Amino acid sequence: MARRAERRAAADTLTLPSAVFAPVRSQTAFEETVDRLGTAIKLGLLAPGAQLPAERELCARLGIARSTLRQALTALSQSGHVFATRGRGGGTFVADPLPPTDPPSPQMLARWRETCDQRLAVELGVALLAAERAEREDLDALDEVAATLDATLEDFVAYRQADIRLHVGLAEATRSTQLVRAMTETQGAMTDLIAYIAHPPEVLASSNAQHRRLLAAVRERDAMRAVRVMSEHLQGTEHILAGLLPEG
Amino acid sequence: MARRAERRAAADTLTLPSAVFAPVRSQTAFEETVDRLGTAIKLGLLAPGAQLPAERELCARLGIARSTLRQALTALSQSGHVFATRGRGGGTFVADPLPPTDPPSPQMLARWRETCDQRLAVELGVALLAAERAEREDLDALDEVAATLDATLEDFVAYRQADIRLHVGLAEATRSTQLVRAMTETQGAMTDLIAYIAHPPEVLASSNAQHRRLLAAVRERDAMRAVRVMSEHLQGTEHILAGLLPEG
DNA sequence: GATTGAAGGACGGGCAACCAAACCTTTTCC
DNA sequence: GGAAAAGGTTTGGTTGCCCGTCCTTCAATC
Repeated sequence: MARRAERRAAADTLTLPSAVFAPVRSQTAFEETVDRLGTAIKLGLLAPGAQLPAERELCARLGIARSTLRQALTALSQSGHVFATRGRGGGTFVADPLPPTDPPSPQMLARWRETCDQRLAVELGVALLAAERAEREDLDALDEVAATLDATLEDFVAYRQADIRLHVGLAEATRSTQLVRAMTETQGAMTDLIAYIAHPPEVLASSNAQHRRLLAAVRERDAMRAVRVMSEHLQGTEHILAGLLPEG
Repeated sequence: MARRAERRAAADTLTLPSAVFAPVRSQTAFEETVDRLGTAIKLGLLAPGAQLPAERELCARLGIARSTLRQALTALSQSGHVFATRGRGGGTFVADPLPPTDPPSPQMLARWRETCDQRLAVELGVALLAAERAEREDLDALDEVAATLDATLEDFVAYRQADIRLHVGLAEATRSTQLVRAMTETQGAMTDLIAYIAHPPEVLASSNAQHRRLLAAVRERDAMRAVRVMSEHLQGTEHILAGLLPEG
């Protein structure tokens, strides 16, 4: 039939991005909860020893049933990230010390470049928007974090934790909850990647110098300079990874 | 007990991003499929009259059961976006003409700034990475799209469709499937926002001039210039929206 | 020292989403 | 006229998730 041929022809007028038919795999509420809480703990956003909200309150905030939340907490407790005490005045607490982080999985390593690309986008957007919207109080707090960073050049674990606070803090300064969430997500992924890489104090010092230049540019509301400094900052880590990891 | 007090104190050493305890709502596979296919159709990535892969193949590609896919196709068929013909040589086809797009929902309009922020991040990342990685063939194809744009200044619907092809095409040039997906997603959201806004030919002409400057910067591998041009390009639409929509 | 209240812990019923595997119907092509 | 290829239908089972209820523990309080 003629109409059939017409239709088939119309299909070929465009090249279709393969992403349209890519697998659709939705995480379960349980998985997402473990991921969110676990990442927050690993990133130090939930400090060791900190108390989580009560189960009955937390499940309401997360919008899930208590049994689902308990599944997640059980998983986190079995992996040693949290522990619970019963009775009045009890609760669920972040473990102290934290369990050793497990090495990055092969598929994580295989997709490291995608992770960096994702991070690049988030950080560039944050840099530009922070330059437009950050309040003075935000920046003052971030300056203090930068000072902390200079004081922890010898201790990579502590440095990395403050580093995360700085980047997440800058995202918060954009007043975009979506960007904050994206930032914590990518920082979690990045932490997995760089945990096992040596970072000599000199490298950390120059990295923090970039932080300071970044904050200065944001303070002066020079968006493009902030973006440029940020991109240089990220390329540092990316080059290190490119040298150590297989092509991805 | 003393240890209890210690623990509680430890909880307050950091300000916790509220995003950590934000609701976790996972879309169902059905919803996500409708969204993906529907967006691809609305954006013109699946051209009117185009044939979708056979159900048995498509559900395999999407990683879902056939019954779930059929739910989604039924929804899209009821909304008039696709239609199906039976028998050998039959199949599921994108409707032609497409049904009229429905006006943006109130909550969509309320979150327009978050949408723009998201888009900003994606587009800046794409601009920078495209400048690093785009091949000459990619750019030649995109130049042709820009020519199409110049030829459709009088017809906003056609212009917008080519506009999407340009932005998505640039994302494809980064070789990051994640960024392509993020780009189609945000373009879908943006389309809902700007569909009902008048775009005089002069505005479209200057917008496409920015496209050309962007492509030129990418071709010369001048990443920062590409980022700057892109940010100016986006601020154009953002200012228009800011003038027409309530504060968000 | 008894009481109480706030916390974690455990169980079962029920619903909705999803999957798997068939089988049916229509249409075209050989 | 039959084989093949497509959408359409049915059935049954599994899992994730929610909701409600009750139990257990134990610091705080009286």
